[in-house]
Amino acid sequence: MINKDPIYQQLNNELRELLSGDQFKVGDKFLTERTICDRYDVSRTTANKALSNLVSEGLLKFKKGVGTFIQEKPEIGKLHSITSFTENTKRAGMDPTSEVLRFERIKASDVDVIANEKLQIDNSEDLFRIERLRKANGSPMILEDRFIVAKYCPGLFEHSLKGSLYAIFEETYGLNITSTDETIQAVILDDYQADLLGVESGMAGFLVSAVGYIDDETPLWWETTLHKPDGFEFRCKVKPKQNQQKLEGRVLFDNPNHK
Amino acid sequence: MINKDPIYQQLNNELRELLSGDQFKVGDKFLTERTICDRYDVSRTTANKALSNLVSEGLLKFKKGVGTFIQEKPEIGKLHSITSFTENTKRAGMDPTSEVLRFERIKASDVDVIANEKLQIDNSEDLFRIERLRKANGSPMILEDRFIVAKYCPGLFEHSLKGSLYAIFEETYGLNITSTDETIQAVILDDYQADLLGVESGMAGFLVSAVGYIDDETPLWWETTLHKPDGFEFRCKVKPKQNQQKLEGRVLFDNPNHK
DNA sequence: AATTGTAACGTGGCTTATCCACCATACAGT
DNA sequence: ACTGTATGGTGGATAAGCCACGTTACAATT
Repeated sequence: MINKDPIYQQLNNELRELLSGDQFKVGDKFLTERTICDRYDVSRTTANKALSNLVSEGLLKFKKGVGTFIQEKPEIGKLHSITSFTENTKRAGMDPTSEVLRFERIKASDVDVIANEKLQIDNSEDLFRIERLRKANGSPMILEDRFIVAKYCPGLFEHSLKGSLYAIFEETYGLNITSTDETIQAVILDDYQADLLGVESGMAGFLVSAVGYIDDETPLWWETTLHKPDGFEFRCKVKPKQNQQKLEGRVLFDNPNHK
Repeated sequence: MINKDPIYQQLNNELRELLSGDQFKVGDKFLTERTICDRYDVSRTTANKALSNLVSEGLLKFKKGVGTFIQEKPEIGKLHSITSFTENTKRAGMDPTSEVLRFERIKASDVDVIANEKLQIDNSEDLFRIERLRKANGSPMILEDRFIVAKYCPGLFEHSLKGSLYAIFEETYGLNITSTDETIQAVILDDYQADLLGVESGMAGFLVSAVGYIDDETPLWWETTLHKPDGFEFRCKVKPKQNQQKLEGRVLFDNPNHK
């Protein structure tokens, strides 16, 4: 199938993917305009245009007479503001595991009205419900609960859910995940939650609720993730003059900062 | 003084400012390449390059044969992920006020070591400390505490602090504010905080700590803002394929969502 | 008067060519 | 070993030309 996007936008995407791979790291010199001309068979003007787009996104920095340098690695495919639990835990030298507390097919009429609102469905729809407790070295860190519109992925029960749920959506069902919309709240854990996360009742943790969309506006899933108190924080860097924000939520393992 | 940035980057900035003003709204048709050529005396290639940068930032959308349309208004000058309390409160039809609890000049040796770490100063430095309680219609919503490195704005005591502190930094002292770096935590309010915010002890609220920088890497201020429980939330929209995130923290006045 | 078709114009897309200024490197001369 | 200069590689900017797409205006037909 012929891609109808302009060539420079296709080039943008290819360059972002190249950037996000293992071949380059921050500080490295990236491809030059002329190298891109040769490799992708485009004009210098088109190559420069694509590169300058990545410069304005804050990923690259032009140095005239020297080259193009990597300022920041893009995180293509990163669906949430929260860094992947699995990769973050491994990076901390710990073993990430998941305990599936619940995996069932239910009717929309059986769940909270808020889930149906978020998913824009009526009571007759079927949903999958998946509840998991995420652990690092056996210690509970995150309690997550997810409702997925069953009609978009009918055979989901046949999957083990060991790997990435999103990879299953995209690769097995061909779903085009386009965005997520998260709400972040500070809440007090109730007894059930505190018990599962192995903390005392009454502590404060982050509750992140999110809708995931396919094809721009169609809700596919609704999830809530509750983080262990003192086990999580958000960092946000804002550059007002470049209209740039970068938010990162990450699990904390040794509680370096106490208030 | 001559601006040494490339012409297309200066043009980027001017177009972002034009976009963020009152002249255009989302959905409107923006300037064409050829209009920009005429108005700013640049080549078509340079005009197209600048526009395509704003397209890749998600602000504009090109439609070949039709024109260039506004997809999103930039928020230039917005220093934090949090929407301005003053404008948010007014937008909700309420009256925003501030009670200054403390405004004093102190030695760095007299404050928590963490403030000195964040500000990268030693104990002999002078700081201004400003503590305020922000209210909507008289009801406390935010408790904020700020330390400012005195040497960059020596006469700060002479200002009323009724207006924007950041406007004073930039207009009166000529400081070049370049970024902020925030940490967001979920905390339990202590008795002092709960009392000031008019809630019971033991409730969960957001604690946002931030360093503000001038000239890229020099810390100017360190602040902590504690939000009234149930009186605040963050929303974040993520588009993984375009490497885009949009975070907005906002004060809630009528607690529409309860967990 | 309504409909249809076509030409013209305005829009962004892309290429080629040229020349520029900046920076790093290599080499020659001292 | 140091300095100066030439060269090559880098991004910056412009001009010109042509393309495809979409809209609009106008003429022809019914």
